[in-house]
Amino acid sequence: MAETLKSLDELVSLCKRRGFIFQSSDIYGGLASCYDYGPLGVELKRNVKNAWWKSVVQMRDDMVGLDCSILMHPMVWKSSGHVDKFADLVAECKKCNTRTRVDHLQGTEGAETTHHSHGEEQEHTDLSGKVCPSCGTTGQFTNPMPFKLMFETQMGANVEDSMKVYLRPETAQGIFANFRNVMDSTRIKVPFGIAQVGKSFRNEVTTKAFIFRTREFEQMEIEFFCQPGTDEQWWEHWKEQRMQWYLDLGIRRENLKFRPHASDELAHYAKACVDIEYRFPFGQGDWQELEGIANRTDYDLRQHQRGMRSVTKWFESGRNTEKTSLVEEPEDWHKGPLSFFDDEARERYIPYVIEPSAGADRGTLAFLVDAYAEEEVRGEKRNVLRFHPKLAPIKVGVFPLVKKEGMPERAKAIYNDLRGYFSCFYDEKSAVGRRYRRQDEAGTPYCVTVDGQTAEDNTVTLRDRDSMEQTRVSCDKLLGLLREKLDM
RNA sequence: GCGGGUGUAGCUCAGUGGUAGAGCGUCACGUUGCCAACGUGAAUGUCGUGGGUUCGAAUCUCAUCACCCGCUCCA
Repeated sequence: MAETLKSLDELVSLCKRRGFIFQSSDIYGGLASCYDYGPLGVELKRNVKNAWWKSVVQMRDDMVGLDCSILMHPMVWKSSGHVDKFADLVAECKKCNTRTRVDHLQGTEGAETTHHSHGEEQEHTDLSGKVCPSCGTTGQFTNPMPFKLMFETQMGANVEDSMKVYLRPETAQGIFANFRNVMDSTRIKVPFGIAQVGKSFRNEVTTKAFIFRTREFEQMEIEFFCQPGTDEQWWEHWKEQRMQWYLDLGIRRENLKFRPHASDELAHYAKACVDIEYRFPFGQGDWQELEGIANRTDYDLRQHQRGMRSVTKWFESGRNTEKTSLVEEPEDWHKGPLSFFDDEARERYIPYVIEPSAGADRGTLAFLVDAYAEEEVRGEKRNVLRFHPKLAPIKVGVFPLVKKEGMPERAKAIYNDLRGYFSCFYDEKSAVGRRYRRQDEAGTPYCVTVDGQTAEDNTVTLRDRDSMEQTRVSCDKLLGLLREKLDM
């Protein structure tokens, strides 16, 4: 009987052995939390991203795509709240060496809360009355130290002129910053959404479990703009759509679930949020987030309207983003530059935003984990990755049964024909059974084998990865049949 | 960041102070006629990295890096 994955180690080993995923900078001993996608991995991950794009952009009338730069104007991150919220102060308890965010510490006397402000004076906050949530000791803290969750770099080669900029911690803000541009250039109308795939960077406190939580990661994000009041129904719509996407690509239903966020868990901008979780085989079979679907309300667009009007202040502060504060929102904010005039409703408003935000690396890992199976065939162990054909790095393996009697030539001709339509792999080395098993471990759904009979009647065998059954197929019908089976 | 564990060939691992090994995989040749076949041969090691102890270190020791498990953290 087929067995699924018990620990991540087996998968990590397979990923390295077969060229899916390598540790970054491996020859230098590795760099924490960074991973590289090898020849098979890059195909798999690209297939995941392409399947997402097809589902949310290509097949929909109400979606368009975008690809923003990773570096943006620093004020983008002031407006979004990341400059403040992503620079928390942390203090370490000298007793138990546990680090805790200063604004999470509770005092013994009174509940005087430390407010978010990030001047140097913060670092001398009196923590003598605070209690360590870990060991209960009072007042044994180090001085608060800033914990920068955004990656910083500088723009400009000349030190004098260079400016501090951030690597984006989410792709979402690039979408909000381009809301106007997309509206003005596409004739699209609310309700509509913008999709983007791209790298983001966060200095996570702890990284975790292979490519699950890394500091450099790739997101697949949608910001869907809708009329206030319709947001809840669109949130439901995307919940269902996104769950169905994972199911359609072959993830087992019992390994997927929704997890609604409790109200005290919601981000400052969110009205509602639900995670799509997958049961990963790390921890104790832990459920972990693949994607979050949040109702961001009109928070972001309103904040950017404030930010747009604060640029002069920023310049006057000497381009010091942390010391710039946003101007107040005017009375008529709903008519601002990022508002939308709804012809049908005859009103102007700031759209509400539903954000389905998925991790491309997490998704790829989930597809790998869910596809993994070990089974016994004739007393031998068979490792197979049962990828959905759309995700399989290689769609078709093409072999000559043996390396003689013109079989390699015929097989190569078929290979050269098929590779124009989908990624194929030609192999003539060692016994054919071994070649089948090699393709099983790469997750290749079909293998085509040229044999002695091919020369007589122009037929080949088509072997199915999952059933291991073979059928004879005429070469003339091969391409059509494969396109049908692979749905490509 | 804390505690525990691990690090030796591409992978899995043996080797506990004295000449670096096995299985699998890879490659070549032969054989082979549909599911990890067989024979012969071959290649592949900064023993994670750097210091120390020692006549001699994969082995002892210190530091460091990376990974795993558990805390902690996770707008």
